[in-house]
Amino acid sequence: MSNRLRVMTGRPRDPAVDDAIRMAALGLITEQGYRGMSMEGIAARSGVSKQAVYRRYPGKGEVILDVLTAYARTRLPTPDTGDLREDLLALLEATFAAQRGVPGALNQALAAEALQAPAFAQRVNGELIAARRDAVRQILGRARDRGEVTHPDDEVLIDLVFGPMWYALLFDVGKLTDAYAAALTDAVIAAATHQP
Amino acid sequence: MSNRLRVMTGRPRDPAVDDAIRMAALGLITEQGYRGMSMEGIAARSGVSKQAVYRRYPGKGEVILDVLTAYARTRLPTPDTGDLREDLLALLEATFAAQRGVPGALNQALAAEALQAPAFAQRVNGELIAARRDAVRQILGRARDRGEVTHPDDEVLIDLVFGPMWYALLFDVGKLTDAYAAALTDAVIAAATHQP
Amino acid sequence: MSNRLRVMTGRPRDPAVDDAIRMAALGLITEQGYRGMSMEGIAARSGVSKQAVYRRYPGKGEVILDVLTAYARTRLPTPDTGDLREDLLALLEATFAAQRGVPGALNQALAAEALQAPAFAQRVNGELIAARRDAVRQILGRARDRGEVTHPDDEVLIDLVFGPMWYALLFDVGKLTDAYAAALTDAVIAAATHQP
Amino acid sequence: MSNRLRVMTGRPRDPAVDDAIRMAALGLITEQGYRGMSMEGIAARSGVSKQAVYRRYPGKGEVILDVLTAYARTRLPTPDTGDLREDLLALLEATFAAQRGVPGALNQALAAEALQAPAFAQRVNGELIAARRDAVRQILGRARDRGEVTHPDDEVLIDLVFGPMWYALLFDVGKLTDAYAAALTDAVIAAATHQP
DNA sequence: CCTTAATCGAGACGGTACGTCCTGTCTTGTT
DNA sequence: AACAAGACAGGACGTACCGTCTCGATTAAGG
Repeated sequence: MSNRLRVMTGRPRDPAVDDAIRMAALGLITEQGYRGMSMEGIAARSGVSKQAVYRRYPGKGEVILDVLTAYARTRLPTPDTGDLREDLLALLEATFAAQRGVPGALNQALAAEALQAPAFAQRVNGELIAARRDAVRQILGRARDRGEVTHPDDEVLIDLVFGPMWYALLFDVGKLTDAYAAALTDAVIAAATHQP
Repeated sequence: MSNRLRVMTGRPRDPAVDDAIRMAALGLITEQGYRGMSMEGIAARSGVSKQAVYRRYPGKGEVILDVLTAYARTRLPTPDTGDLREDLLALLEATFAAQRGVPGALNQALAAEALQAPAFAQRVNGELIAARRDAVRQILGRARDRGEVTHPDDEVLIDLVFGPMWYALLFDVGKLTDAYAAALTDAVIAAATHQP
Repeated sequence: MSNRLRVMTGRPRDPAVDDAIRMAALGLITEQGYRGMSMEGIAARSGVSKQAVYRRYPGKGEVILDVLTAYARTRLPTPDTGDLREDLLALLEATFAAQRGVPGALNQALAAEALQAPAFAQRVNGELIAARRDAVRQILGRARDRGEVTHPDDEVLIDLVFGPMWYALLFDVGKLTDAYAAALTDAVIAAATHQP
Repeated sequence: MSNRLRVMTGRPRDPAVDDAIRMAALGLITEQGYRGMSMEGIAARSGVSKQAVYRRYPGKGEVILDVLTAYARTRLPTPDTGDLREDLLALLEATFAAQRGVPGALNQALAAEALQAPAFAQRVNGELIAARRDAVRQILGRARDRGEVTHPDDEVLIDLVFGPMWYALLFDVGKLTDAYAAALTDAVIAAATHQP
């Protein structure tokens, strides 16, 4: 039968190439920022051909997205302590701590790319942003079940959680400290519990 | 005093050129987005030489910043109704309404540029962002004088006001409606007035 | 041996591009002169990217040199009639005839470039001028063997042959006729055979 | 009467500006060659406005021509010793000696300019080249009167005198020595006196 | 063993934009 | 008028990436 599922044939992709690309991209972004990260540069730095890069990713955005995903694969804890404040605080502290490091630079690059390609922005929304929002939504959901949350709309509360972070990333202000995480936690809880 | 102001000499700049540049830039951004806005394109569209553009602006970012400033010069009302909710709601509705139009595209372009040049991000912070934050700070200050605000830190509250907006601009979600302005207003007020 | 020839790799250059560049350059020089010949113009006229041009030639001079070389590849006859006068006359008539046509314009462009870049002047000397001088040197050598030439220094005689030609090309005087070739031949022979 | 000769009115030209321009041009050419000599650069180096330069000269070529003329104003001896060889030798030695110095660089610049603007080449021909040729023509004329010259055409002989010099200037070879002047003198005399 | 097919490094290719330099003209206020 | 200063349109420079394309050389799996 010719209608079979296309069987993988030919030379298989070299996983070492995958790694080299990701490492080169990561290096460029962290050292030189989004401006210094070019497909050309990634290929040169990794000793890989441009074709090998384009075979894997349609553009810069996808590279960043992949690197970020690979980088944060094991992370993303959804704390469940039975206390809304504690849960939120843990999540925010972990998230903000990350933004102070490499993932912060990656998120900035991601945003830069998203702003230049609406279609890519949608992809990021679906694959990355949605997952992060889910984490908060679960925390809020459990608190709501316990009767702690009275605010009718989770989405607004989630915006309160992540909005300030992107704001800070955008204009490169170093405000994403633990103290700020605490202050923001309090603000979100106030909004969640004292709704008229 | 030897530190006198540099005396104007030579042929004065042609204001018509200023306008042509701003209009061309505005047109390109609104029609084609940040990607479609190039120094080259601005010069071509405005019928101005590249030199004339570079004489005025060191880069794309400064053009956007100037266009945005010129565009919003007369706006920026700081409502003072004697009621915190009304003041905040008016500001947020006006701000969000703008983001649904041309200034939204300009802000996106501004963000794209800021993400690629930290130094430029600082300039934007000082010249544009600070002014917007001041408007909110005044509203909060008056409410605080009236005893309505108990939250100790204005800055966090201001982050709550603008964070979600940039978040929405970044990933191109069309949530900046009047209803959203109302919901956000309530959330900010809750945080401002119900601090433990 | 480690000094092996660099192995050819990557996509090979497209000979059609080579031709397109040469033809465009030739067209521009003959139609508009050296002033009208720009790297930009060559790329535009040939429908080739600027990179493709710069990949092949570091500057305008090399383009001209290559075009001239390609143009005159098959020419360059070294007449050997057994008679000094006849040999010289044939060479000078052929050479001057060429200067009245396309190679004249090319030589003028070459000179313009050489005058602006001493390093390039040296290259031209080695690759082009030397070959032309060799042709005359052979003619003189044979005549010397026959005892016709008494002048001790070929180089001076060769200068007499080509000097006036460049002089004419420089100031665009149309004196490079067959009659002039004859007169110059006589002068050179007089110098070659009547040395005190 | 309105048909009077236009009377010079307004502020007179500042001779110091004339000098500054010439000195700046001279400096640029000798230090950086024709490539490094721009109208812009002359104005900057002389502390004069571009307008002041363009008021005096329509283009680079005229500046060079003027500088060269001013530089060589007092020179140009036409030796008259009663002996053809001595006259020619004196002229050639003086001329070649000059080409080894600043006038050599100026002549090269002049040639570069002439090659790019045929109209300018004609001017140079009429104002500068013609004068130099006249000097030789006089020497030859006197010798012809004394019966020493049998060659029917002075112009060819003059070409023999100056052709090799331009040839040498073109390709930047340092052959314009006193010895070369002597050799060339002999060659010219041979051509002038042994015509079949 | 030997095709088949996808991979690999290398680098050419048409484009587009960058930011700079120079040309020749013009427009100010000052001398 | 001439002058210093400098704006202006235009054009070319040489470089950097983009995303696509051709090469020859590997590298498996399937016949």
